[in-house]
Amino acid sequence: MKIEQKQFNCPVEATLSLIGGKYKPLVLWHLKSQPLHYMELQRLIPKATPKMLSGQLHDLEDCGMINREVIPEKPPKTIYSLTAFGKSIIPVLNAMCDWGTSYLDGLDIQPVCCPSQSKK
Amino acid sequence: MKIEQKQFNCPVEATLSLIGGKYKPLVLWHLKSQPLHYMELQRLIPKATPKMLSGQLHDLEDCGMINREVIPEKPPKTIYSLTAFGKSIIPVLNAMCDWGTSYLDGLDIQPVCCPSQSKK
DNA sequence: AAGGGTGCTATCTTTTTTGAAAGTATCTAT
DNA sequence: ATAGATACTTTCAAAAAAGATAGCACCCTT
Repeated sequence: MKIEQKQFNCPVEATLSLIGGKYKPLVLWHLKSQPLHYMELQRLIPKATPKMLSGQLHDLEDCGMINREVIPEKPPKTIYSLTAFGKSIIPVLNAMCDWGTSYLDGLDIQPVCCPSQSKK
Repeated sequence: MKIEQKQFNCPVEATLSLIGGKYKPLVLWHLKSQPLHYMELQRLIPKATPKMLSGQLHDLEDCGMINREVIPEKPPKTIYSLTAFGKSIIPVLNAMCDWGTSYLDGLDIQPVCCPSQSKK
């Protein structure tokens, strides 16, 4: 279903409908610092199956948050990067990261990756 | 599954695991300004079925974000309110709301409710 | 020519989430 | 006595999301 046809009771819901997918925040998070190839993302997010990862990448591309560019090398590679629109959501990711970090701190849980990446 | 047993690759995921439910941001959003009765929430969120709404309220109560208090009136009422922990997530909701608002503005979509509630 | 790397897609199954509809218990107003 | 309000729960069904597994097409190296 296209976003234009959805009804939102709250802008928060619109935000979640774009970045609420299981691995989407993680993909955006990794792309925040630099563009990455498909296999690099796959290695950074090993729990995502290829189907899941490519599905999430398609969704993010369809909603204009990431660019997908094929580089015709010997084995052709694909590079994913944030668009300007994708970059615009970084403050939201930072807010979620900050809150999540202090929450996990209180539980004595360390996230597997992303150590305090919200600092600029 | 309890949150303590989950593994997060990113604090953002921890945040989403608590507030990512379909109506949870909306519930928190409504409770941000004042405590509400069950039926008030039901009227504010008509798309949620009773099962869904009470499920989301249970989840939020279980994770310590909202208080549930039964008031023994003639027809007994229940009042829901944010805990201190629940209030701590308001900045995240505000960031999501701000981003969602400008995103929907660009699409010429007006959310059904919550007009610019992120301002204090 | 056989195996490995890249970047996926296709199928099928399972799990999770959501929804629709009805039921329940108590009290009050008509 | 009947109907309505409050605050849910229960049961069954449907839909959506996620996972497992396999396959493919291309090129390169050995």
